[in-house]
Order: sequence, then structure tokens, then C-alpha cells
Amino acid sequence: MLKGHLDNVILATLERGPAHGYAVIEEIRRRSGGRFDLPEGTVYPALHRLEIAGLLASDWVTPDAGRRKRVYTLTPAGTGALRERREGWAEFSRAVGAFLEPEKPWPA
Amino acid sequence: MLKGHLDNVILATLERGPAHGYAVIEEIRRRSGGRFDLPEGTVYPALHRLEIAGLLASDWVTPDAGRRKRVYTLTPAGTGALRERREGWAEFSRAVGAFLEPEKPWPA
DNA sequence: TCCATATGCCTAGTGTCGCTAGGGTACAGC
DNA sequence: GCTGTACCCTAGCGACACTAGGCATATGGA
Repeated sequence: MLKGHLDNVILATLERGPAHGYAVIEEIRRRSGGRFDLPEGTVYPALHRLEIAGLLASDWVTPDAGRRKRVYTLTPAGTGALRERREGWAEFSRAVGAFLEPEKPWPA
Repeated sequence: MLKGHLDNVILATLERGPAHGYAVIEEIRRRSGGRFDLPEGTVYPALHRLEIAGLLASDWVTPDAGRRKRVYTLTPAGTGALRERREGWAEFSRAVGAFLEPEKPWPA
């Protein structure tokens, strides 16, 4: 469970270039060292949400070999949102860390 | 919003000693530098959940001056759970950081 | 040829979680 | 007396991600 940070992780994954849903799932699993093995029922609705929110755009691609794929690309709004969410994550993790990492108290 | 880490923060707060619900709220606000200003409707049900789960124990205290307070104490099970949750948080924040903090990739 | 597996997309329903919005009591200061 | 603060509680709601399904195409082995 990504506890509210699923969208951030998806946006960060697509920052490296467009990808279709299934590839996003594999990339997240790979890049997290297997920690985040997300079911499709989690990722596909999230991609739809992000597209409706204007942070992603999608195109259907029909390759010569293989199945049709829906390829998602980060929009400019998505890039901006990702930047803000990075800052949000930094602040959040620092604040929670102040409780769970006693050697790292909240900076005065 | 604490995104699934509310229980961890409460347990960590009570690690420093018993406290009643209202004091827990204030301590969390103080210790987070105002970042986590939790409504009572969030904290009280969480304390009840944690008590039912056996991680906290509570006693009603009637001081000479002032109102009755329900004071919560970490149980041994709660102390053990907090230790595990610390490790869980470390792993989680490292994994999310691998996406949102590009300078800190997932350790190989 | 047939079947299993992998690829690839999708949705309805559900449980958990934390918040909103309310309710109530007791004490202190104006 | 009235307001503000301390202190406790609950019902209901919305967001989120997961379960559990469905469906279609490509591929490789038996």
C-alpha cells in the first residue's frame, strides 16, 4: 500500500518518458526493489484519475507486433504537479521521521 | 493527513510517557512544528482502535483540580509494534524516496 | 492443434482511514 | 452570565487502494 503517494510514484515513473499502464506497473516494481507490487486494479484507475485531472495525456498505439497499448505521457501540468509533490513528500517524510526516527528531530 | 501513519505517530508520542487524548493532540502538533494539527475526531477513534488492538491501555484519572482525563499508556505489545513500525516506516520512506528523491536511488 | 502463460486493458464492489460536523461536561476569566 | 478553553465522544462521509472478477491477443510448448 502506497498510502496516498501512489499518484506521486506514478508521476515520477512517467517523468523518465512515456509508458503504457502495464509497463508502469513493472517499472514501479523494478524501481522499488519489489517493495511495490501493485495490482492492475490499483494502477489503471489511478492513471485514469490523473488523466482526468490533466496531469497525464494518453494515446492508443498499435504496434506491428503485439497488442494495442495505451501510452501515457506527462503533461506540463503533470510536471509542475510532480515538482510540488516532491516538496510535499520531503516535508511529510521529515515530519513523520521526527516521530519515528528519534535521531532526526524536527529542525528548529 | 497522515496517510496511514497516524497510528505510528500516536504510538511514538506515547513512547515518551503516558498522556491523555487532548495532550496527545497538542504534543503531535508541537513536535511536528504545526504540520500535523489533528482534529479530535481523528485522534480519539484512533486511540480506541489502538486500545482494542491491545497496543494501548487506558485509565480514567480524576485530578484534584480540573476534569476527568483518560490517560493512555503504551503496553508491551504496543512497544513491540512501535519497533516494527519504525522499521516499516524506514523501508517505506526509502522506497518512496527512490522515486521522489532522485539523488537517493534504491540501494542495490 | 490445443492449452497455458504472459501481455494488456478495464470496472464494480468493498474495507480502511481520517475528516467533518455535530454533541456533551467542567472550569476560568471578564 | 457568557465566552473561551480543556476534555471526551460518535455517526456519517469521501477518498483511496485493493479484491475479484471480465475480456482479448500473442507466444511457446506439448
